[in-house]
Amino acid sequence: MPTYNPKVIEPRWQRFWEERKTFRTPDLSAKAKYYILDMFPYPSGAGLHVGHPEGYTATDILARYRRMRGFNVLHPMGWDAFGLPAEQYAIQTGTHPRQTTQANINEFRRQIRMLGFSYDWDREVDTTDPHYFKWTQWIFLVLFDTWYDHEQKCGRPIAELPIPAAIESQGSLAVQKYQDGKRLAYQAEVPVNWCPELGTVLANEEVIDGKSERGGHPVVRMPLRQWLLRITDYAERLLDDLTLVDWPESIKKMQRDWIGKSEGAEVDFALRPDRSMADVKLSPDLQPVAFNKPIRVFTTRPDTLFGATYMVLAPEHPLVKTITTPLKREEVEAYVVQAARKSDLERTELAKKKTGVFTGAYAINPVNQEATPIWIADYVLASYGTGAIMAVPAHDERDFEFAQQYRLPIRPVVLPPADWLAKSRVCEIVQKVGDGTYPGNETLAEFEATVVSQAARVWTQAGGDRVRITERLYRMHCELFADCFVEEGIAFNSGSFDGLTTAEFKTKITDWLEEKNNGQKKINFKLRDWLFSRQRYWGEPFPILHEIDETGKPTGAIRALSIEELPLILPELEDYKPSGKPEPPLGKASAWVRVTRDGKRYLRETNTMPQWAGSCWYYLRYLDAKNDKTFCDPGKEKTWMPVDLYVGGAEHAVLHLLYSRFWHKVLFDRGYVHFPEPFKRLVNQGMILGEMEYTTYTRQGAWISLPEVERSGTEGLEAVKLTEDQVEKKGDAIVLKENPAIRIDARAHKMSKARGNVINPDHVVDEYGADSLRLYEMFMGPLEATKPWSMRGVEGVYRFLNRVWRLVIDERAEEMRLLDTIEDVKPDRETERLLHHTIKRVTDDLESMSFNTAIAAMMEFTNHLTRQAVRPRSVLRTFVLLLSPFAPHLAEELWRSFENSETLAFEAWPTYDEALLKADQIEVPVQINGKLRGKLQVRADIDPAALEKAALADEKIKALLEGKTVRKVIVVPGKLVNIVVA
RNA sequence: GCCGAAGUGGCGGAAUGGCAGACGCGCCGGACUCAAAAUCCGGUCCAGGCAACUGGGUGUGGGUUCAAGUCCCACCUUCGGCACCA
Repeated sequence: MPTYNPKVIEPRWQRFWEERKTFRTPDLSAKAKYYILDMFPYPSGAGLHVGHPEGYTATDILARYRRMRGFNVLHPMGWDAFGLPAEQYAIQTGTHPRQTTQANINEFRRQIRMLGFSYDWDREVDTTDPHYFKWTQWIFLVLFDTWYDHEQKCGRPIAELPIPAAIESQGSLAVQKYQDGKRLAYQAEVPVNWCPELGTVLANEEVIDGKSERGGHPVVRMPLRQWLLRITDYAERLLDDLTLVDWPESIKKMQRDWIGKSEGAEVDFALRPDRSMADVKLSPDLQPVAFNKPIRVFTTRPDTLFGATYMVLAPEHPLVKTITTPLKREEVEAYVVQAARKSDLERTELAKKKTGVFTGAYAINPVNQEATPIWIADYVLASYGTGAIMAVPAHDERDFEFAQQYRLPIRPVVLPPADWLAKSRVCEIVQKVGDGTYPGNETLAEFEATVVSQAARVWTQAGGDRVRITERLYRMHCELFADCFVEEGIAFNSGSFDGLTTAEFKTKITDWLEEKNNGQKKINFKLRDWLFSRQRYWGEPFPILHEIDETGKPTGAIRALSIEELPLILPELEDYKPSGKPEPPLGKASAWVRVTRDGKRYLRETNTMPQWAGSCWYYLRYLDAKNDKTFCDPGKEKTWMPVDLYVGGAEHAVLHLLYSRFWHKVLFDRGYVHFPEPFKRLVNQGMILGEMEYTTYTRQGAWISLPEVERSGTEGLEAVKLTEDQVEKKGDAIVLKENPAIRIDARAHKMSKARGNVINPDHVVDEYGADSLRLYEMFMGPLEATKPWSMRGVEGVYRFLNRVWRLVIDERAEEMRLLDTIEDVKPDRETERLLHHTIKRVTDDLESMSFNTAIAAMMEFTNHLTRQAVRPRSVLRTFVLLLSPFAPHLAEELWRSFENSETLAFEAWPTYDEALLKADQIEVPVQINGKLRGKLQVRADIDPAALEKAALADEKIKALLEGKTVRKVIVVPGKLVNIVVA
């Protein structure tokens, strides 16, 4: 019985494609190129997850579709295989990460192949393969060999870096150090979260309350020598070139925000020497301070300089120690220590209330020579700008909050526009006072009383105009306004600058500062240089040597390996256990670490690269995956780049995509790639959640309704899972059927092992086949949306595929053969019209990546065909081609049953005839005042005048129009008639 | 707190400003069967009515328009991202 059996036909076609290399992509082709790329997976031990095939299916459908449209399609797959889990497994079991990784890759490859994707497997890459990471190391050397020329806005070879004469004269070591300081890959001491217990450095988000997220071990912040990449040099271009790519606006915005460009000025505040000097004299143990060194602040609002009432330094600011007066020393030091103990997260997220300490020192505001008290507070970050700010509490939320906390003066210098003033609570009170509707004094709060009495004083001066009264109150008592005004306005209290708009003021004051040598224009970025080294084993080793002297001490000189020495392969280790010291495990490979070159002794760099490294450039290696001479042949690069469509999860919106773009730009500057951006178009697939879950809670067997659970938490409650038919919808709440007073929680959750709601693709394929899995993943909803899984939905598309099968194949026959109802006849008018309509819908939907509606269109057409007694062969042939990108195994099987060709993969995509799309007769709705009142059967080509006449002549409409005046008739040809009556 | 996306039947979701709910799931009824499964046919937004039909309906409240799920304003909820960046 030739029933639809995916278990038989799917492996058969997969074998066919593999053996014939159906999807091998030629590098040379007369066809137009199309590079369609998936974000390659990290092959975890858990195996494929149904989230992976979502994007892979979408790209595969498009790849197959493009091939049929005559494109030379590049569609590759590979493995992002370095990573921590394999290493942790090695620590526990002693199994080499390579083994674990290989096993995981094999499993992932098996699972991906079982889904019938049309990848060119000859191009497979694996980031842990020395043939691959040789070139990752090589790109690192390119970064190492590049400095950024800010004048030409271009990365250039280090040999072209101009060396100042003063350096030159100090000899070659000085020159080398100067160059090292300019390279895109450089070393620096940076504070990291070190967890001795786990023997590793942790990312900020892995540290909670100063303890490791896993295990709760103490974490210390300590400076460590690290490799960094100077991505900040490229900040401006990473920002600007976003205009060159077709990405979702939301992702572009996230990247822009991450880069965080802000324009403003740096301003120097001189220290006031007087009182502190006196203090210094009083305590002989203290060294006198260099008071000629000013405090430099960064501000985006130099126009508010006259409103600066205090200054704040970050606790880590280098001047804190020197400026603090002896009287304040103890308090300040305690605060600094306390701040240092807090992790970055604690300092931001948890610190709702601002804290700070006065240093006792004052600085001089350059615009008005006012003495300004200097505080330290951890709401100012050492890592941004200059680590110091001028505080303008009247026009900055944070300063406003801090000033209120410590009762510091608030001086307004920017007058808000009238509408802002009019919306304020103060204006409301003024209004009431004016209207005489304000209640008696006894009910007034202190603030209201102040407003009322102050308003009275300026009432006549302002001519009774309420907004002007409010304005006067703002000038005198801006602290009465609950909201701090942070937008642009007109300057006042600002000496000769009064009356200027914010924009004018900024330009003028910046010029003035520059003239007086007190500051200059400055652009700052939030983006930090990229911390590129990890103290791990399972990563790419750095191709770098550190020179040591006779005593074994580093001289500070570093040397890059030559390309002939690449790849630098990881040494074998006995054990991968952490040493308890912040030293990378590679340090244990003593024979590997010690190297002699040209009579000099070196130690190898023992840090390894982060997981991002391999994924930063894999899309280039696919173009020339087996080349041992270069990372990618320039001709091939020119042929294929940029990537036409890149599909992957939104979790990579910032880091991966930003890092890749950065590397690509460096390669571009150095002439290795021809286009400044790697990914022309980007689409993010949404997350797939687990099946819908209905949960209620009980306490000692008694149901607890959801609102109560939300109020008091789940402490002491027992969660009970319910089935779909135990619950029902009541209003907009889901309640328990047996007790509708109990509201329950109904939602789909993220799939996770812990929750036990993970769907395994193997099981789905085993039960329904790969075509059903593919089709269901696409039918669930829009690609970009987050959507819950439903096994019943899989069954639905499985039934559809069965229906398609039975449309063609005679299930009652002994052999595979076509149904007798399939004949070589011309389709009837309606079938032909529907076929062309379906071709149009599927084609349009593929172009817009609306896979769900394309499938719906094919289902509709199938439903039509099922009802037909005779099925023209030509129609089925075309339909199978339409279906083939979605359900390729089934389509190939059916294709073979009525065509001689071996595969349909390169058949021409069906086209439609516009003329055949139109029906002869159409139904046109007739509305009266926008309400549907009747329907008209008319010829499709009816002209508007005739349509209007027909509508007015309709019996039903005529009856409804009885005694009414027709004001207007709107006729939308072929669409509707709307009669407007009085 | 800020930014972004989204709120449509019992569920997933469709609808260039023009008939809301395509398609699928589920459910109800029927055919086939000794029976069941599978399959096929019909029905299925809500309320009223035997029915033809009538009224209401796209998170809430306003507005624009001959016409609003769609456009504008305000708000509510959910999800995702960011987190004192001066």
